[in-house]
Amino acid sequence: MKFEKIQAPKGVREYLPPESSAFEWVREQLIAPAKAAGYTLMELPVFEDTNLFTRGVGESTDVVSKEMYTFEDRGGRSITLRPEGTAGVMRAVIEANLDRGQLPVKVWYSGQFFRAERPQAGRYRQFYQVGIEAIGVDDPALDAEVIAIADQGFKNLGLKNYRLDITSLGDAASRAAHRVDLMKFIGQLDLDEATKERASINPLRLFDDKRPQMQSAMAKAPLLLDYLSEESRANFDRVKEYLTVMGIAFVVNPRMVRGLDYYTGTTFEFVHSDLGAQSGIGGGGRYDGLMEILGGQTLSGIGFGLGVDRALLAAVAEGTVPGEEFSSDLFIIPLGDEAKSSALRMAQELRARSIRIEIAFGDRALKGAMKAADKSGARYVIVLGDAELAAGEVELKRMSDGVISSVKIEQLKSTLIEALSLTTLN
RNA sequence: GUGGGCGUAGCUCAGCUGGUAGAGCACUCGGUUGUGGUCCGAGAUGUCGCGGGUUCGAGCCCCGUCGUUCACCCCA
Repeated sequence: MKFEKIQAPKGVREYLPPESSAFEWVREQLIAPAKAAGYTLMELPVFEDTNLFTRGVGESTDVVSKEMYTFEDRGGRSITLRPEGTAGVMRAVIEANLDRGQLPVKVWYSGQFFRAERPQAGRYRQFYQVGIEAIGVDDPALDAEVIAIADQGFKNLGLKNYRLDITSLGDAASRAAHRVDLMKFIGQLDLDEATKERASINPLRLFDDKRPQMQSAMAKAPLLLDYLSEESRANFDRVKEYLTVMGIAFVVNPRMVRGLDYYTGTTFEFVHSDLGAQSGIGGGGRYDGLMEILGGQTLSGIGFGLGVDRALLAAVAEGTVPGEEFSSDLFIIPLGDEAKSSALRMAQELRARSIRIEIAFGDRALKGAMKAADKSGARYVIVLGDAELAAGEVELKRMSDGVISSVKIEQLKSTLIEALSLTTLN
């Protein structure tokens, strides 16, 4: 009887050994600056009420209109696998009344997100992001700090070939004024139906079209940045000033468009140059109306999401991923059942002292077991057989140079602790 | 959703104008009665993605299908 193999669903990216350690490293580096800045963990569900996204992210967005994994649960409720992180954070903050305390609420999150798109380099149906949100304070200094935290994450990875684009979407009045002129401009263009449709939903989207004819058509389009109210402009100037003070390089990109509807004011995006078509490694911005739309207070917020998968691709492209570091301190090769029992007991005792132990399993030939010990990168090896158990003494082999020394079993722990701390000091 | 490339051993791939499958690495065992890395020897492993067609004969050609990959739309 031969069963068919089952494959992973289309478009998922898995991280298996040895690459998984690099993934873990990237995720830790990306989020470390947020932890250092006082952000605390929020662990959220990966599925939510569908309305959270249609209302929060916006029905006009591609994400909501054609990329959501939506299904009905057994109680007939419409459920959606989260396509982004901010809406879920807002929902939880409102639900738990976290916004009634000290502001800003500062949280970070990490996990997988889902979009039903056609996969390609750097774009997967399940992808990983780390992100932060700072809710309840509208201050350009906070905007600058949030951007700085994201930037520091990429710097932690050793990345150099990336650029930070920033712009401001201004306040509602600024956007309204600009929209009138932009619509007028777009009305003069000769557009295909699909593009006209997109323009009517959100004219700003046309700035993001990669097709060359569209790029040149939009070259003379009125820019939102030129329509900012005095207050918005002053606010944006402060953000730029603070970034400069922090030594963070940025480019003002008035044509930058974000894909989600809730953004207002300061928005930003990190773009890496070695990744092919999907080059955005992170982005975010301020969202003034989101909390209210989701039934909460009228509070502003700002946050970002960083793509862990893409950041890893970038780190690999730039060659900054550190080598595998794990190696056990002691590798025990037991010969026979009685020896296995002793090996397990020794391992138990030594691990309690944070000594890293691996055991050779499976009754393989000694040569093979030694080979496995070598591959594992173990610093020391002992062979445990009847002779050793009878004598109460083992031969401790130092793998770096092959030197063997006799050690009484009862002294193994202290001997190892001493030997390991000495090598660490070297 | 649209378009192009690619599916051969665990991995990376080779396979001439069609003649019934190979390399390197990895793996196992041995050279060393119980001590790794180098070296030497031996060995195991494939429905050539799947289905159909053309042919005396298909890994190679044709059609379909699935998977994968890159790009478009869009995005992390």
